[in-house]
Amino acid sequence: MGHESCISLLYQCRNLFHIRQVHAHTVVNGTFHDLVVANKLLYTYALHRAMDDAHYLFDGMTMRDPTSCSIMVGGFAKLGDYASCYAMFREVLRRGVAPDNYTLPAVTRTCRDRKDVRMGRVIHDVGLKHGLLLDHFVCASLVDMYAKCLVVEDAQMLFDRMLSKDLVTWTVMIGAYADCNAYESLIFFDRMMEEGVVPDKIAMVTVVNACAKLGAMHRARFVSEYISRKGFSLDVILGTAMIDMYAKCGSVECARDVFDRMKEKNVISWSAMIAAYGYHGRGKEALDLFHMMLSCGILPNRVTFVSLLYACSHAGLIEEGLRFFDVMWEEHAVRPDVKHYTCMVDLLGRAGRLDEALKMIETMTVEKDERLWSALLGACRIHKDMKLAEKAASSLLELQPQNAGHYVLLSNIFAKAGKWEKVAKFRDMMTQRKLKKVPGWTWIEVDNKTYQFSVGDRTHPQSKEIYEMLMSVIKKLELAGYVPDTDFVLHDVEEEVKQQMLYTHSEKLAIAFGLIAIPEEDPIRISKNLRVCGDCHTFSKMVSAIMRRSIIVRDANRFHHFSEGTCSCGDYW
DNA sequence: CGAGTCAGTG
Repeated sequence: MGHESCISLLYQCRNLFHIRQVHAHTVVNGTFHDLVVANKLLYTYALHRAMDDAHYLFDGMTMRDPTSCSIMVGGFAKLGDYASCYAMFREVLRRGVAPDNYTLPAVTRTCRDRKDVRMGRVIHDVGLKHGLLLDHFVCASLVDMYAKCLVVEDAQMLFDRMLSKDLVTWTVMIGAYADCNAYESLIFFDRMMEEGVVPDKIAMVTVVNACAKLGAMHRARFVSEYISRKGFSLDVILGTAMIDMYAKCGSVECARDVFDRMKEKNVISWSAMIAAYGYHGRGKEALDLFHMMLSCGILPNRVTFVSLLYACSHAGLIEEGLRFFDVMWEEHAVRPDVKHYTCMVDLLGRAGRLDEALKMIETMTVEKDERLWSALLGACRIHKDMKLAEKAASSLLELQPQNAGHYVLLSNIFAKAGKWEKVAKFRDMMTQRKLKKVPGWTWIEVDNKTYQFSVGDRTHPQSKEIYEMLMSVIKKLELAGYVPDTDFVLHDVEEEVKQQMLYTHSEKLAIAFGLIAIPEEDPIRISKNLRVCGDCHTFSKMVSAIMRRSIIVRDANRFHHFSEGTCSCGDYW
């Protein structure tokens, strides 16, 4: 049996037993000492995830080349055996075997999976020393590693230096920006198209994801149009991504349309649609869909129940939520985790059943996180329970002392109750800990362009008209009884100045611009990076009534549909 | 003899 026949036998191996048989053969007839044969054996073991066998073989090999090492490193990486992967790589370096353009991507993969940017930089360095950074795959894998570790600047730097940028690497970059700056991500997509790189389905899924993150409806429509024009089939992954995109761009109807058109749906698709109904405040539809899902024989998982309980809580379906919480473990074998408890605290809290919410927190056995305490705090804010709020606050700040948003929320809550000494305390803590309020931004799309506003913004070319419109709207609102709620302004300034700042919150500016620039029959769609402030919420409700406009706001947590003076969130958010 | 990119929650 020569090399060729050994290798062709290895191609035909269907299970571990076969490989071991061929292995034994090669030992008997001596072809085992042929590096090509040995490597193919190694590779076949790795392919069948039999890294123990591979390791045994590797240890017994009299000769090894960089390929043998790459197969080992890559095999452990794919198996998720991080320690062995790193150990093997270190051994390669120690023995003086020069890593090649296949070894580095193999170990970089592990750095990516573990988000181990420190080791990633070591690999980067090794690549530099061995002159491997010019290799396309080495570079591409490092870009991917930096991207997944959220070190976008470094990913970008390497990407810029790549001689040829292929579709996969463009996709990695688009995906990286989707996670940290969705706006930039779509600009990347545009650049890719301009350079004549034709996207495939995976690239489109990534772009769809970026649209979802940005919440930009005109981009969503453009991207869907492109997808259907190019004839991409609506498979589970693309379809699910599109459900999410439309829902997060503010249209549950479009999301549902995609959902209905999908031939194959899995638990992720169903959960995405249930979640969509949830954050749009359409609890009943979420429940209906859940029951339809069960009758289709799809098994709900943890995420499904988070989405479902969240839907109940945002629609005020208290009893239904409590029942689902009970049956999720008893009937569906899904054990409640901290996210489910958070939904329940939110649900009970909304109903004013703060004692039960607290009891649930006290008796739960899973580890508590900051979101759980935030949910309790939110309930305290609505029902003005300052005693419980202090308890929630101390747990919250213990868990996340560096999160500026918590201090702002706490100051707002205590300001609302007139507890000024507490407000001062939280503000002092913020200053002491050198924490800065995250600046609030609001986006609005007009004529396929995105405009961004910050508080008191005057950078918009039509700034003058926007402020005139805002002032005239405020006058109308005041005649109808609108009183600005200055408790939401956390600044040490005179009442009049406070009011001025409140009047120019980014959200109000965006709405004013929407009133000027968006046709009356269309809704005004805006997105925010923070939660809606109480005064802007009141303002939006009144504008929807007095100006007879529908306003759809996506905030950091959920959607608010303002129409005829009411909001879909029922004033609880 | 071997390599990289995609979907749902809080």
